[in-house]
Formats: sequence, structure tokens, C-alpha cells
Amino acid sequence: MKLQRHNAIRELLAGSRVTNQDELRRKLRRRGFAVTQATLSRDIHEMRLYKGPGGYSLPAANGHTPAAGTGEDDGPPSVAEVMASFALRVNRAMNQVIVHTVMGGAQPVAAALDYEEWPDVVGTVAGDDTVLVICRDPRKAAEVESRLTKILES
Amino acid sequence: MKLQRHNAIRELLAGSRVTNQDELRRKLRRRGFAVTQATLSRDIHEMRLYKGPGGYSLPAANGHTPAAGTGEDDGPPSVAEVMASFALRVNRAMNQVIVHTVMGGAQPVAAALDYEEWPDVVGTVAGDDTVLVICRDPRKAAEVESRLTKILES
DNA sequence: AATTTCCTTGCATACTTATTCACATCCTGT
DNA sequence: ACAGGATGTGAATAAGTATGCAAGGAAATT
Repeated sequence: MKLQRHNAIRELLAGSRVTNQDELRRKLRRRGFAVTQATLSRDIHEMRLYKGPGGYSLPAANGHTPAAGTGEDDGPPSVAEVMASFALRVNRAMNQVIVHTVMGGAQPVAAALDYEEWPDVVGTVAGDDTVLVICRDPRKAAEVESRLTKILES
Repeated sequence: MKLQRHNAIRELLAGSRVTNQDELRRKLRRRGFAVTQATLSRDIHEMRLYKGPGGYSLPAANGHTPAAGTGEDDGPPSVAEVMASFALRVNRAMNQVIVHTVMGGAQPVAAALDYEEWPDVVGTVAGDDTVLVICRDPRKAAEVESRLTKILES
């Protein structure tokens, strides 16, 4: 339940302004997540969100990438890292997997996918906030989808 | 006096970690600025600082997005509006719908489609003059195509 | 099955930050 | 010099956030 809630929070923050935890609580309740402020405080901490003049924001929206904050700097960022920073949602249609990200997050995610050269992935196309991942066939796409989803929810 | 204090705060934040306003108060006092927490709260607001997992940080240091923070306008334009302005042609292939637009028109069209969250649309990717709309399956794509075509021809 | 262990959560409350109010200071035009 | 109006500040306090603790539940172990 917690993981879905975290994703719901990411989507909410990407789409609307959230000034405080009680407002977040009310918005989540409308989406079916009924939790208390205490839980949200812990969620926010775990998700490493930032709070600024415009309310809460995702770590990536500030350039406050977890990597930048925590030292390690060699080699390009892994798919897992960029997904954690930018990805909001993963969907699939036929042999394609669609990754929605925060604004500007699509390029880094696609770059990481390209770099890792997953065997089932034929290619990627990135816009501003959407990555299109072309897979060999629907079956492979399903695998890629579940792998990405797992990363997103970890 | 306030201005020097603001600069001192900036320097402090650039050089060390500050996790709360009372810590900031003590560090400033060592530099000769004796003020209360209330004043620092106001300073932080005026300077539009962010607070995150690592304490306070400067807005400049992180490429903070002005779009997200500022300005409420009256909602994004509808698909119908942007289609009327930019779209030239609508085609379909398998589960994908391709919208050709005038140069530079793809982004706005994709943004509007994303915003309206059509249920059959899994995602969109926009280049300069082409929007690729990924649908759940060929049937849904046909529906989306006809809907877009209808808009285009109205 | 029973027990243990680990995780998640709500409640109550401690801690941190924002705001209200009152007052002092410094302009500015009379 | 004085009245009126900004602006900056501290003290008190309201508003918002984090956390210790215990309860409940799921999964693993005995």
C-alpha cells in the first residue's frame, strides 16, 4: 500500500501544488488513500522531497538529485537512479512501454536505458516528460514493464 | 543590515549544512548577526530558499523551475484549441496515432493531450512537428484517430 | 499452530517554522 | 520640526512537521 501511495504522491506533486501535509492528506484521501499526517511526514522523508516557496517538490525538480547530494560520482547514472529521480508512472501498449516522468526527466531516463542496453529494448524515444521504449515484442515489453515498475516501486 | 545578513546566509549555506533555523541563528551570531528565529523565518521566505533532506539550500544552486513556482493562469488550453491552431494531419499505424503539426506545434498538442488524460491514450511523445500518440491497442487508436480527425475538421 | 520478527501505521506530543501584534526606526513631504 | 507611512524587528503564539511508542498484521521460523 505504501508504494502505491508514494506513486500517488509523486503524481499529485507533478500535477498540482501542495503546500502542507494536511493538504496532501486531503488530496490523497480523494484518491482513496486515507492516512494521517504522521504517515505523510514519514513518506516525505523517505521520498526525500523538498519543500520550497511553491510547496513540496520532487527531488529532480530542483536539480537535487540524490546522487548529487550523496557523493558518488563515477559513471553515468543507472536506470534505477534516474527512475527514482524522475519517473512517475509506467504503462504498456503492445510492444511499447511508456514511462511518464516529471518535466525534463525523459531525456535522462532514455539515456540511462540506452546506456544499459537491455537486450529486449530495441530503442527509446524521449520527449520532455515521456519516454517511449520500443521492445522486440509484446511479451518482452511486458517484462520490461514489470522490471521498470519494480524499480519505480522500490 | 538585512542585506548583509542575507548574503551571510547564502555564504553559510554554500559552505556548510544547516538543518534548522535555530542552528542558522547560532552560526550567524558567531558572524556577528544577532537576530531571532522569527527574523530568519522571514529571511528564508524572502530568499526563497528550499529545505530538503540535506537542510536548507539556495534556489540558484539547483536550477529551480520558475514555471512550477510562479504564476497561476486559467488552466491549460484544450486539445480542441491547440489542434485548431497547430494540427495539419492525423494518421494511424497499429496502436499509434500520428499528428502532424506546423513547426513547433507538436509540444503544445502533446501537452494538451497529456493534460486531458484520455483513457485510451497511454502516452505521447512530441518532436518538433510530429506527435506520436500511443494507444492501448489498434481499436482504441482508431477511436482516438477519429476523434482527433473530427476535431481537426470542425 | 504458535512464536518470533519485521513493517507499517495512528496517537500523542516534542520540535520546528510562520505569523500576529506591538513597537522602534527611518524616510518624505508639509 | 512634525505627521504619516513605509520597513524591520522581537516576543508570543499559532501552524505545521517529526518522532517515541504501542498496536496490528504479514511473513518467516520453530
